[in-house]
Amino acid sequence: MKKSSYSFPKEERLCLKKQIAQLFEQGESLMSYPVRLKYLLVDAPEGSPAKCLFSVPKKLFKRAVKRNLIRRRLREAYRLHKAELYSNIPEGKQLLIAFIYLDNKVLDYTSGENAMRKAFAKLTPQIRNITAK
RNA sequence: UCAGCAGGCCGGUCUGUCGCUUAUUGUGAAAACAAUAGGAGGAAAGUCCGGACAACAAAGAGCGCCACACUUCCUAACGGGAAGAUAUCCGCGAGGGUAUUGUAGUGUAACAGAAAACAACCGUCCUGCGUGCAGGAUAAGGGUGAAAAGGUGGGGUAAGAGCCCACCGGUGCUGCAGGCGACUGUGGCAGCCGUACGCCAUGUGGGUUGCAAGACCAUGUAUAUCCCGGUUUCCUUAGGGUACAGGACUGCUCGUCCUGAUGGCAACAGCCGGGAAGGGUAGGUCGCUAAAGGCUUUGGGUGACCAAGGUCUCAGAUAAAUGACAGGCGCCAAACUUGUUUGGUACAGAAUCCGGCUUACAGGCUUGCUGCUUUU
RNA sequence: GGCCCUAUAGUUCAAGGGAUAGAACGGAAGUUUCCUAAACUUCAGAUUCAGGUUCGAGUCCUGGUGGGGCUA
Repeated sequence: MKKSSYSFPKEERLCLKKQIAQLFEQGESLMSYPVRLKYLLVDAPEGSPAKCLFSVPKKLFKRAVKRNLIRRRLREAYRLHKAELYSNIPEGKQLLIAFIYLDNKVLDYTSGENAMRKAFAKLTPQIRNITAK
């Protein structure tokens, strides 16, 4: 890593419309309360090991302030803990992840952090399975 | 002091760690890295009005549709704002809400009630006789209703009535005074006068769509569809007028223009050019933020606002940054140990940009004014 | 982001500003039957919310809330 492992530049974010459509059509799901994950492993010789996006449905929170707050907290939790995920992703592959918030209450940072740890713990064996095939 | 009315303003702050984004500078071939500076609001919201800007459309006339409607002013513009006018309702009051074009025409007013506007059910009075009915006169009195035919007093009459008179209220015309004006005050004349809501009429304004507008670059499939023109082959008289249909202006009508088929009549294939429709792409750059800009001083105006001078540059993201965590301070509430603990700290997040309106909002500051009751 | 539409019983729809907001299906109770179905009788159940206009709003006007659509 050229930069500090806690940075979160644009190339680690999922922002191409094509890739998002691919992720939601072909990706697999995983629950880790209060978020739901959607993930897909694709071939990518260059670039960052993972790309992710965070989503809070408008149906749960009508006000944009609350949606922004949750999305920012989730992003911080991902940014500070992504190193433990990156070590498990093999060379030449790229992981696309979408985090979708499910609760209808605004939860604090620590519960988001716990959810993130739990999600990574669940995700690593799944990645091994896929790569083994 | 307390309660209240009208207006204006603010709406947390500091430190540390790790991040995001824009600009500039430096290093570097580039990717990138480093430093410095900036990085949500009074409503950024609802998308309700008005503009700027952009694309498309546009010979014109009439009608329709939508919005607005007292006066003077402000403004780029407005359905917004300021200062007023009149009427009415609420409040003790400071004040607040609503309405306002119309001497034309026309409609409706459930139930109840005699009657909802060319009004006789009861009543009152007159006449007739068969003495309780018929014919008339009459809006003074009467239960109903949201609303009942100007009000009070006098004259008058068979009984009554703007039938007549005086005063008052209102309407129309008009003289004088004040005001830029709506209008106000006051005098004269006239006709004697209901209320509410519509339709309708009059005047003014409105082309449509919206930055996902639009411009450029990149990526990229197929000439498989349709039309027109030219040319080659084959077939075939050619050109014009009239009516019909469709389309555009346009929501409708007229009108204008264009096209089509019919008017005796076309067909097939290849190539070239143009157009339509369809398919594909979903990346980037511009638009994009220096503006009807902010702050401030002076002057003008009752005010909205305007003029002149000075000074400043103040978000530009694009699956979308402006943050997360920890601690301190401030503010509010409760508890008691009276200076500690515990809890809370609003509404809410730019998406092309401005001017308004509306709605949400913990708490606080400030200017002017009011007070029936209450305290000093 | 921009531009629009809409809201009536549990569901699908009605209702010229004027009695208690109507109909169908569904629900509940009863009659009939040995029991069920069918049939018949009865009942319950609604104008998205807050203001305003009006004597009187489901309807007219204003604002909020919810639901839905279109747009490269």
